[in-house]
Amino acid sequence: MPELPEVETTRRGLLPLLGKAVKSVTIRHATLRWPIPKFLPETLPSQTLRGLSRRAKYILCEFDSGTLLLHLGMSGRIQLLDCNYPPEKHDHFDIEFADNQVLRLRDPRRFGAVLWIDNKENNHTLLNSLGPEPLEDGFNAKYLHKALSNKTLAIKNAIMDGHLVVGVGNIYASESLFRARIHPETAAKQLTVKRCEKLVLEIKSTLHDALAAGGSSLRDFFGTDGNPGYFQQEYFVYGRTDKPCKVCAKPIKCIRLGQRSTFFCEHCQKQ
DNA sequence: CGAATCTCCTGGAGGC
DNA sequence: TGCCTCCAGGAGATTC
Repeated sequence: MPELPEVETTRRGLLPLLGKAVKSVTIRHATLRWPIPKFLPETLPSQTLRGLSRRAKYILCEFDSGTLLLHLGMSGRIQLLDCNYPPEKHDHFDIEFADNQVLRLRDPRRFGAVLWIDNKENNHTLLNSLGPEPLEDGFNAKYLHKALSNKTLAIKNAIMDGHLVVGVGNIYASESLFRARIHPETAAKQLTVKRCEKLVLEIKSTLHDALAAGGSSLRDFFGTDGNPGYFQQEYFVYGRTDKPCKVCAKPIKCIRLGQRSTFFCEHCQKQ
């Protein structure tokens, strides 16, 4: 389940492709979250990859005439392989480069996306209304407190809303709230500036830690051995229902919040 | 407008 | 061993 650190790790793994020209594009299964544009196999060959950036969980591949947007959904994964490496069942999309390396997208559940933004458009509706990046300075206590001031929903749902802040998925939402000692059902508007400060800090450090762990598993992530190489981060609460809290040893609780499993410690986290 | 719910999809786990 | 049911989850679309 790629969250922001996995997406950023994926982006970094693609950097060796910078400056290379596309030889061919193969679409095997076009129906992801949205259809993969049919014209890509026509228009992308001979274009050079000029830039690789990230916004939220989108990877932006800048080519000569536009930008390819990649999203991994929840089961998506990108590998760099030799073009002779045979595609498997859920390998839906390939970009083969002039040096015979292929960027291959695998996505069993097909929640991911491959989209195209023409140079003539200077934005994309998907990117227009996104909140600040969690690791950048724009995401701070003052911003968060103001953004939450009129929200009655649970804080956990609030921080998972990409309009408020991007890149905080279900795992890191529970983890960050535990680290900040905030009960996930706390009404968003009730958080004091002080608690917003703590939450911002813990969201940043949780993501930062995961990113640091991701750097070391880069080779696995892009390996050809089928090992997804996701982080083997030790979680405080995520997936630890009934197991002892690592701080107070009382059992971790699991509830449904916004249709999502939510893990927390009743004793350590207060409303 | 905010908030809650629905939806896409497949693999894996658990029950019988 | 096989079939059924349930669950996981990002985030836009839909409904209230």
